[in-house]
Amino acid sequence: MRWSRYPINTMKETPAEAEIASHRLMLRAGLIRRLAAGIYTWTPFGLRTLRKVEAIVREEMDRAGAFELLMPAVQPAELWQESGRWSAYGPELLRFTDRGDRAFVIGPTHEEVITDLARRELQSYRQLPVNFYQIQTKFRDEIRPRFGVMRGREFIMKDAYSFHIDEASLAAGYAAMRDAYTRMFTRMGLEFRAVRADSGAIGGSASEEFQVLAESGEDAIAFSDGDDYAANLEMAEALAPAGPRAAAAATLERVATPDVRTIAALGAFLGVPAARCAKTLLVEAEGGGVVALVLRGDHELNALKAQKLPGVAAPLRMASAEAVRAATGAEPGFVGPVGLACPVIADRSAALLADFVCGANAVDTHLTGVNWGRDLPEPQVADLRNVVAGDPSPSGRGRLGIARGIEVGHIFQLGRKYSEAMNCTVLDEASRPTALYMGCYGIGVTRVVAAAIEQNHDEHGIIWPGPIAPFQVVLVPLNIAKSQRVRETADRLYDEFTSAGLEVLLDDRDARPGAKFADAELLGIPHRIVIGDRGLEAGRLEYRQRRATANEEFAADDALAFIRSRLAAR
RNA sequence: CGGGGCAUGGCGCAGUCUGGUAGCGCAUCUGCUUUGGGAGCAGAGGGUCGCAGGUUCGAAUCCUGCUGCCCCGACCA
Repeated sequence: MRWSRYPINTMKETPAEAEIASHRLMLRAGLIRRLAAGIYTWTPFGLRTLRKVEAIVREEMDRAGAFELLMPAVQPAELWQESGRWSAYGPELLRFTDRGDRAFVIGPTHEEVITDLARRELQSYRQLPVNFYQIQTKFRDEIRPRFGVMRGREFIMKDAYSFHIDEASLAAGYAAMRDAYTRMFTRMGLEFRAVRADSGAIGGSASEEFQVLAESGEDAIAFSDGDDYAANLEMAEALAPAGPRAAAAATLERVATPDVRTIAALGAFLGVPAARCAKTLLVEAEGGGVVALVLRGDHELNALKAQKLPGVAAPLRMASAEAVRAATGAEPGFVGPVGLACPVIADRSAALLADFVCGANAVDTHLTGVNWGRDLPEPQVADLRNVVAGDPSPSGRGRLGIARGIEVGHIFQLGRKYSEAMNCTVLDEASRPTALYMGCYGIGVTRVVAAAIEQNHDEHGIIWPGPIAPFQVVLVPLNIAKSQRVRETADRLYDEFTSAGLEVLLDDRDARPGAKFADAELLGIPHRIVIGDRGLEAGRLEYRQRRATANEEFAADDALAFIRSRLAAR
């Protein structure tokens, strides 16, 4: 591609709305342009990378034996009413009516449509297992779209749905998709982890997220340094500290703590570390009333774990200030587990505290030297907290570290939720109708592009991993207007490389060297060759890998062989 | 949903408080010079100042309404 004829506009200045690196760079390098909130045009340049991601996804899905199809973006409301999600999905589902006042949605996902197709097309267990996928535009009316295509409203997703006669077959199909995903993201040159996840609103049992590791990621993930255990932070189990509880040594005392309402203030006021304090959170109980959750002062409540406990209302809601007063007789800030009438559930770590500090259920008062079993009943014990870095891994090997990630893929074993709701059955070997087991497998294709940039950039611009780079090589001839020799060499290399099947961008603009270098770095093309009179005097050209900090010289006559060796190197 | 903020040329902004008919940088176009890290000079084009009302001799500026967009928050013991 000749730059002078290519419709690409780079920006020196950053549009005000862009907060994170990938969004900024995608705008500056001209990959995307905003049309409305969370809705973007992909320019020819940006589309090159998007298509590469799609191609890798397509190849690996095909290799795994899945069949590509294409479903409608617009779906009739009846299907959503049938599955129950018409009422369950909420305002993220964009609904509208046609001229005949019939209700439709723009699909945020396609379980209903594929299940409808499957119940019509699949009649026999002999047709199973089968996996259908599509690469298609979705729409989710996000409350707060942000970060460009990272969290857009309209986006491209690869979604796949598999159908099985039994759970064993589903597990095998799920494992095949897990392998396919691992191959895809590896081929794209991304650093990622497959992490255990909550299957959430979609339902079903087993579920893993594929997270591209990046500092700016929205999700926290916990991973072991001893094996390949990785889990979404909210899913990672916090084990009990090793060893028994220390024996009670202190006596119970009431201390005045005027206006000391937080763990931080309490620790400072009494000179006690947060890990020796117990914080007591009152949450709403199932069917009214409250439940007290007790955590160590240095730990955070995990809402997901808490709301799964019997007796605790789901979704988790903190008790109102009035409810706190009613249950404890004290203001929020002075709540403790001693003498409470409501159920008390302690985190595993909190249950091992001895001689601890907690609220006294009286304003401006705390208790010190508190001990379970002596000063109050032994509590019900549960895993209630988020893991922290350094915790032992639930896998039993190694310790946990916390990293941030961007969710680019999610695979689920759905089970029979949709097939039962929508009567999707086949005849089994005994000629009996049986509901199918389903798996679903998504990849945010547009988000992958943003995540790749988020993980691979520097202060100058994008650094594309080779397999998804829009071009492999950028040729930068200098002083093109004056130097015929430079011009001819550049044209020769361009023709030679292009004929050899390389994707080459030739910067044939009559621009100054600084501008060309800056643009080449902004665009992030992995391999750069500079053609200048200075080097050509000696028959030499300059090469620089986008991540490198120094130039490498090579003979102009061996250009093709040279660049091939560098392309093969990574 | 709650709170805050912003809408002025393609992009980034000033001008609004204190009303007088719109300006700066980048980008774009023309010419000359320049060519190894975002060039210089000279010139040019491009804006019904988000929309609708109102006040006024006069509104980007003041008032009212609307729309769009951005940011923050949704664990406190």
